[in-house]
Amino acid sequence: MRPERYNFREAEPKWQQVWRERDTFKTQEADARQKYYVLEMFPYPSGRIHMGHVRNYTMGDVVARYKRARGFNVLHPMGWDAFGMPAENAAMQSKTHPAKWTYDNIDTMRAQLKSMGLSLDWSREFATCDASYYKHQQALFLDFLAAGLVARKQSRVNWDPVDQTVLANEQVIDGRGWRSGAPVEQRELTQWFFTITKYADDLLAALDTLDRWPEKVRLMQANWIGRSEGLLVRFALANDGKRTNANEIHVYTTRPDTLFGAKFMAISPEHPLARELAHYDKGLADFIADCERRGTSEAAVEMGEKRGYDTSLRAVHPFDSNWTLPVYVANFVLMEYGTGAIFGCPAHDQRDLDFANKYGLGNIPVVCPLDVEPEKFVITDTAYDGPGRMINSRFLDGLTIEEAKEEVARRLEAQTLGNAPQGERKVNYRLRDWGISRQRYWGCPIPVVHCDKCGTLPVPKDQLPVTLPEDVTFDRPGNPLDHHPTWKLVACPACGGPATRETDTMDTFVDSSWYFARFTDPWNADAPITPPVANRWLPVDQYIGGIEHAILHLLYSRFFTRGLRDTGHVDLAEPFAGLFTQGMVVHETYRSGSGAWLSPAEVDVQADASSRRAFAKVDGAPVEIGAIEKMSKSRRNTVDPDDIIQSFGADTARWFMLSDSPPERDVIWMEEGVQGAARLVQRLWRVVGDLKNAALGGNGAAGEPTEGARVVRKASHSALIKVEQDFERLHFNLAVAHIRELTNALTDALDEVETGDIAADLCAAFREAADILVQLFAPMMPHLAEECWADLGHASLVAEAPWPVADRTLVIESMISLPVQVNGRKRADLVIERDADQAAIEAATLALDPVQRALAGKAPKKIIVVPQRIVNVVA
RNA sequence: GCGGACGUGGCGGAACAGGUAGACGCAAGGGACUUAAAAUCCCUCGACCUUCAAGUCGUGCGGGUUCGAGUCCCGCCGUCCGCACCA
Repeated sequence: MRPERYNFREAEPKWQQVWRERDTFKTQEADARQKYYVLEMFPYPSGRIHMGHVRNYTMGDVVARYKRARGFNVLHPMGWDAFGMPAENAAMQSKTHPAKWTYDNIDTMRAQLKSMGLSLDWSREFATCDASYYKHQQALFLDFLAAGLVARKQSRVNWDPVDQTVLANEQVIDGRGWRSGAPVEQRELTQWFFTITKYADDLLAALDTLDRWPEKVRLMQANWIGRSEGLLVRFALANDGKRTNANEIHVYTTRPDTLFGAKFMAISPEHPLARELAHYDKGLADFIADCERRGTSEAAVEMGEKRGYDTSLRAVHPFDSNWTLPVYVANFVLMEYGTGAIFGCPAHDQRDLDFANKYGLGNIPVVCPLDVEPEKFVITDTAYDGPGRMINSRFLDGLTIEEAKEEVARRLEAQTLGNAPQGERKVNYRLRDWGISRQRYWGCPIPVVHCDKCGTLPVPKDQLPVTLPEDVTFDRPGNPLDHHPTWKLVACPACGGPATRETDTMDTFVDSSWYFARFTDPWNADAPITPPVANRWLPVDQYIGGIEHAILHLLYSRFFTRGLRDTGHVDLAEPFAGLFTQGMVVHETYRSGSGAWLSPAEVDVQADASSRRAFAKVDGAPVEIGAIEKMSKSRRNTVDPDDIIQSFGADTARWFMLSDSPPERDVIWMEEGVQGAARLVQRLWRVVGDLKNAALGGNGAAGEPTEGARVVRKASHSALIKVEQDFERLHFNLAVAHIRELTNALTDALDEVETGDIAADLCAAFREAADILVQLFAPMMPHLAEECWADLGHASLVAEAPWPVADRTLVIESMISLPVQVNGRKRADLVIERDADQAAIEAATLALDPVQRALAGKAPKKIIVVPQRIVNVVA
């Protein structure tokens, strides 16, 4: 007996169990069908899943289920990005061991994900904190080390004072740690780096091949890599060498054309020459100290005033030995970029102009706009950086900027200073090497040993994994591995003498830089990756995750995959062929009269024709409705996925997640919207039942084809065509709309018939429509779909059913309706034979009343007929 | 400052490649069924004018191209995002 209402509380666990028992989503290696690898960015096990996870994994699941139906051998795995600071914070606060905290969270979140009915192959699950995972990561590190992709070097690094660890440049957002939010300090430390800069050019160039990535992400990566072409110029110092051993300053410039506009030289306060001079010059030492005190982050934020200190050194102009330039130490010159030294051309660089004006250095315009007379071209407060012709530049005069750049490069390459060319063309990058050392416990230990005699040595592979000690304490700041009494004491692998382990652990972004490859064969105990298997599955065909990883994780993974290729683990460079970045889940915020944030569960919202008001559930007091913001604990505008699934079911939650906004944009979570989705679940259940009954209620006589059957079949198949296209393009919101359109059309068709007296072909059309409808929504609402599918009498699962084949001939009408415009304004619809010729269409158009009215007796000048589209009468 | 995206009803959003603007939904208003509620169903829903029929205006603003512009071009305004003293 078919119940009137669909009971998700019974159906959802039931079908989840059926899928599990039948291993429906377990990927078989021995499967000749074309592969399709769909992956969502795996979660950090923070405690409970949030709505962002629901959105992310629902999208991936729709793709996985759709592709499975389309006949692909789909790989859709799940795991845990399980190392990281929060576990240590929890350990410090609640005396729980990070491992226990993490694995408990994983258990909770796994159960939550399972309640969503995701079509995942759980047999491949792993956590990056499993020794069986990080063991292989250590092996990869050693391979990278051997291949020259790892460097240990001293440098200025970003130090997060809250998390007590170093951060990579990519992990500093607006001068603050990406996780702690604390202002980052600079420290000089010896650290491990992946030499990502070795691939800078390739990482940039290959962005062009990623045609299934969002343009925005490719652009962000290109900007981050920051390639520029310029000239390295060596300036001789004119001094007698009394105060310094240096006799040259090296400058990187992208504007060698402006060399005759030079008015000064400036070096960074961190420049070795500045440091050296400071030994003899108290004023300079104070100046440098002052620059340091103000710090990079503060300076970056307030765009501080440009300040300099005249060293009284002079640098010789490369094209005129009698022309010398003052050498300043200036706070706006960055040691990290280029050579840490510049020549200042005030006329054509705003920063240089500000500086020159402040210190009275003057300026020489050397590029004159084409519409200005050179004699009248004067620069005062605004530098000119547009196009023009060279002036005041001796042999460059009259040339374009590009010609002048080339001429200067050519001459300086030919000219020598000392024994070497004075100029050298150079490509420069903004990208810097990826610092992976973290002074934390809960991460993958870096498998090296420091020996006083033998230096820094890799741990032999047969001694892997270097496991984390379990008996650690978190009672004081700093790295618990450092504090451990015995863990770091080890025999040197070379001489056998006393040595110490490296106590830094790897950045957790290393863990997530190859997990997608491990998923292809997570059972291999001997090697991180099984090349033939990985090469068969990779690249990931569709990767889905948040835009916040546009640079971080996605750039690191692209680098790491190149490293894997160059160390023989895989055959490809680009791990993700298709990338989709989904928007956030946002929600209204609510504040009580006292200014306290209220959660959506504590508020009643009422609306009438003109306004929307909220009241506190507890006392009915009015509540202010605030801005719509990203769900966050601090604003209390979160909704718990468990509650939603409990109250409405997983299918409803999944459907609403996909229905309201385009997937790349933020979606506003609204109680009313969820109700609407829940209503649809019941409506679909009813409609499928009605279609089934109507199909059984025929009058039995096979006769002439009926118009009703034609209409129903057309609706089903055109919906099928549209939804197919929507899924292919990940336009889930449109798929939702098109499924609802079909539902409306089928409801209308059912309203027009009397059960028991339905033509045989219409019965068949209803029966077919029921199957198609269920299959269309199955990827989004899989439990309801299975329930309907079984109710329709199928013995198999809809999750295993092949996608229906659309009959495109059904969509073509013999009569079509053309919109008719007069002077571009729509006046009428013309219903005419599909293949009517121009003359027939023109005649029929002019015969229409609204057209006659609009023409008001005038003769039309021209009639434009766009076949199958539109008619426009020009009066 | 540089780079990019976007701007459509009360709201979220449709409109493939210049061709019927507002699909689909949410909210709202009116009605049916019911003792009542829930559930369900029907009608209205860009603005103006209007009994109807019809008409006028309308995709941030101002121009332009075109038979025809939400879509293309030029110039503004606004919002959001990324980078930010990058030589």
